[in-house]
Amino acid sequence: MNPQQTIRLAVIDTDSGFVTVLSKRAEAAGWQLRVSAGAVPAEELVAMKLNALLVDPAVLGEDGWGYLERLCEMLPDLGVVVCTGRSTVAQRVRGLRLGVDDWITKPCHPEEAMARIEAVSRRRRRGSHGGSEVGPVVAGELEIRPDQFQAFVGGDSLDLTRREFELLQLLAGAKGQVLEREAIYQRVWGYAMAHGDRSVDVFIRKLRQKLEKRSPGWGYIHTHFGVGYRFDPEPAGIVEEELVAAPPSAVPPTAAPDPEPASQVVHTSFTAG
Amino acid sequence: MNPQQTIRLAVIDTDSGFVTVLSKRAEAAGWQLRVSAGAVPAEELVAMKLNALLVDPAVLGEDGWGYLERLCEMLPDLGVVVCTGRSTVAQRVRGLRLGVDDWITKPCHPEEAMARIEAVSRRRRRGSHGGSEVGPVVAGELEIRPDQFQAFVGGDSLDLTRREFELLQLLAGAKGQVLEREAIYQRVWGYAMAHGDRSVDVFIRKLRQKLEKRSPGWGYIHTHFGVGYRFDPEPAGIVEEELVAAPPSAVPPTAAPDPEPASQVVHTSFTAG
DNA sequence: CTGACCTGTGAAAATCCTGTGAACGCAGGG
DNA sequence: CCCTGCGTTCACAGGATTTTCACAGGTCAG
Repeated sequence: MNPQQTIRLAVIDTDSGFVTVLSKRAEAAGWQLRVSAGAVPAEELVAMKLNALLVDPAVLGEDGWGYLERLCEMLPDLGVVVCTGRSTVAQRVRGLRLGVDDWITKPCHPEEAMARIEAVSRRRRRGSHGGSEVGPVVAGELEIRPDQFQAFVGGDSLDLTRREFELLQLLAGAKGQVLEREAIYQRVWGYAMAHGDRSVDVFIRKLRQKLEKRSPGWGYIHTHFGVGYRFDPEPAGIVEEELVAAPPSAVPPTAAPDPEPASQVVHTSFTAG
Repeated sequence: MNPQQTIRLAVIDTDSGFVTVLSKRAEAAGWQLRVSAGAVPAEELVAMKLNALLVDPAVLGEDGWGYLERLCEMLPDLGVVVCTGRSTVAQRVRGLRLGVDDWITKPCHPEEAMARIEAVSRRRRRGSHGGSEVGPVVAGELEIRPDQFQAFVGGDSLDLTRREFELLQLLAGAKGQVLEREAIYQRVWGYAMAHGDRSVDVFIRKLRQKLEKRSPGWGYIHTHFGVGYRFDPEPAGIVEEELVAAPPSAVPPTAAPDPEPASQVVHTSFTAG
């Protein structure tokens, strides 16, 4: 039932025989891949928007461990599979604890390598941005159109830039939930937020400005001090009565994701497990 | 501040030697685990709220594949690791494509098995973005919502700050248990408490104030002189029965951390122990 | 009953966090 | 090559939150 979304894989290895065979199969399977013979700067990998990385640490040189560690920390959503020759239990354990997701030993059947890469990539597409069949979402006076990468109020565009739109979409898709900055950054920018980065705040401000401009009298984005932000459209005027009384539906067990009437957010279910 | 959430693992295997060694190490690492010698009904696994499952398909009998497939489909958030004797590439590929996350071959070093289990659990957590799948917790009149970083009483927010919320969450999560200051500080602040630090006391006071304000007539946080604090919702009215009868016994026994799963108010009987 | 310890309080002092305005660097278009 | 739009980084100001203190009131062992 999972139409196995196309996988974007990077391979860092010099074993031409293995790489050739694997490439052939991967391409036949519709994967997009890029092969490199040596360590690739993390930023470059970020830009590639990969699902997975297959790497032989033997070609990483001296600071292979450090490289892997930085990579895993920076791209928590990247599936990392190590595929190398002989290795000790200690090395494998170290790698796995560093953040590597799977460790296979050569020689290995390319089909198995692919299956393992699929396995580590599979995880990621459960809860998050399936991109998927999102129809227009309405929130307050706002209409978010994923197909146009734009939001409107009464037909007027907010003139959001790409990042602004992605941020808004993310927030709106989690309506009512408080999202932490790190989580927001991770999902919108695609990699881990550096300590002290204020980008999220700045974009929130831009969003608020544009929202206020087209839809004055409404509050959309709420700040949760020390935590992050929450999207919840509220017509202004309310003094401070039940500001926080509405969002939480009093339903105890399985929180109803949509207390709001006119909303058909298609957000994936994140109800209690 | 997510160092390493404790892992809840189920093992389905009959290889007593392997299981024994693994159990010992896992317990030493603070994992919670349950061992079974045969297939366990999926519903039961669901109820265990596992992070991961280690299984040898050899003990599953005829419909092993079907069992695994149903399991993976039913619990997409569960990390599944197969650990078995000889296997063909085709079998491994089939398993991995079915939904298994990792496949190791016996004999294997228990440390590596653990590292791989950690790896799949880690990925698991990431996949369900933001984690916090934890449903709201109810205690007394109180409703604690991890997804909002906030607690409510009848829909009204307590306006807890982040620290206050974390403290409350910790206490409520250990309902009935007396927690020492050092332990509380360590877990909420993330590092060791300096000698003479009164922060915990101060935050307990703030919590009590906010709790009293929204839920008067209830006692939630109890002081244990010379020890620490204990969370236990109690409707007022009780005079002074056995309020402080527990101190000597309550600390060490970790016997039944959660006697009541979905209980609301359970006029506790903590002294019995 | 008394002294040594603990815990509850209130408030000041120290920190941390977020909102903002503006400068910078980059890349694409004219 | 210059201009313009966009994303990133800084520094600062105003608040909110945490820590720290000094005291008062309670508790426990002798």
